[in-house]
Amino acid sequence: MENKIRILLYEDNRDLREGMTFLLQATPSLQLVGAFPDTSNLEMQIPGLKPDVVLMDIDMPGRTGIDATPVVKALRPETQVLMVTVFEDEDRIFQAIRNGASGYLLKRTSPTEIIAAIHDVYQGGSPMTSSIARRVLHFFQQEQPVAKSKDYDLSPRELEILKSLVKGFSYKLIADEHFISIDTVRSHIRHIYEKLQVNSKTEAVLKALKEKIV
Amino acid sequence: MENKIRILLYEDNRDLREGMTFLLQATPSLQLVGAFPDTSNLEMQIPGLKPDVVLMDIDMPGRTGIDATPVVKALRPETQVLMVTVFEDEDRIFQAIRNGASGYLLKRTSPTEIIAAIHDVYQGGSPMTSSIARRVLHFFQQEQPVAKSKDYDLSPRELEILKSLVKGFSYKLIADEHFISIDTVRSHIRHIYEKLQVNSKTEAVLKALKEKIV
DNA sequence: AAGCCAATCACATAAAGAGGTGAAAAACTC
DNA sequence: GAGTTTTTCACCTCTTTATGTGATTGGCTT
Repeated sequence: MENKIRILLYEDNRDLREGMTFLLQATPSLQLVGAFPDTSNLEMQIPGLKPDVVLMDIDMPGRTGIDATPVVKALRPETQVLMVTVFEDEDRIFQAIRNGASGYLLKRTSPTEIIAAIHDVYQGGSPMTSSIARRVLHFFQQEQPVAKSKDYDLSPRELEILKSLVKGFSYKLIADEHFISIDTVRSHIRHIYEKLQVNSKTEAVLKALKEKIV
Repeated sequence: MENKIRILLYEDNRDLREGMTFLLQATPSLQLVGAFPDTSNLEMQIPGLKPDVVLMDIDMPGRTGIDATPVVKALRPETQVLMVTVFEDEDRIFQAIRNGASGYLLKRTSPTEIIAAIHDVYQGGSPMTSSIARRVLHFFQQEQPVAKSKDYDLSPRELEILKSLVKGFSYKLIADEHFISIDTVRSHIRHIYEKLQVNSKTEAVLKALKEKIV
């Protein structure tokens, strides 16, 4: 392997940072290009050091790893961010992922596994422990059982009009959009209201959104 | 270990089913309680066989593994469903997870890993390959970068009024709700419209929802 | 063929909402 | 303590929406 994976490390705990530094430097396939206790110079370091993989702690003084992650992805989208942290709560996991992290390891992960995870994330995987994965899946499953949204029996045309309502259009705009008269729009909307059991535009829009009719 | 993990297998391909059957029976910590080529008798088998873990193929004649999964979870929520399949597309992965699957393995996974995954899922983990995990993360990341929602600088009172708008209330109702006159409501709403740069109730509500201002 | 429903349009009235202008008391800021 | 913002209210005008009633056309069903 001629090209080493370029690693950048952010970790505020000195012992951990030095331990990781040692581990990474001892691995021939990796090249540690920097190790810092905070992300205050992130905007310089990412473009300058061009890391392939950033190991990011979450709890750091100043900007947290959660907040730093989207900045990394904005500065250099091809850089993979691997969270390495002690936090196992769904909230932080979720935020990190939403912000662009590609993997999530716990600090108690063994050195061997950390090295493996780095290769993994570099090759397009998303390493995470199966307990983290379970928490991630949890998010999807939390969302309402999706049940089949009640069928309000809207006609195709009515559905189109409803979609336009949800775009925030006025009657006039909807009429123009569909090349029909305002009175026709009114007529459709009357029927929609009856079927949805509402009596204002806002209620119809809210119901359409909440029940995913559109 | 006195209690073996009870396994139920659904797999339409005969060779694969028999191969898996052999593998599972050869593992002392597991007890195979059934192996079927389709899910037509799912409603009888789940309550009858009380599996701890169901290995579920996706592509089966009749009801697919995707459709069978929520039925399993409904019949016996404590049963863990592990998808074992050849499909790696985000759509199927997503559907399986939404329907309650707790893990997702590819058929090319080694026997050792499959056995490990069964124990893993039984103990509350969510085994999946890191490439599957990457696809799962992808869903989260597709959603808008969340950035910090723009600050429209609404005053506390304006925010309350906006919340009422989002409940679908009329001016009159909002006035009653907050013990203020309709004219005051109008006044607040005018300011809200200015700040949000909209000019109708529906637009305000949509913007509030979309940008998570409320 | 008769009947039903979807889609179109019209006219009319009443209620709700949008926009202009002004203003006063209270709270907050500098 | 002077100036700004927030919250409250009023009145007036115009537009948009909501609702009633009715009617025509074309497609689908029985």
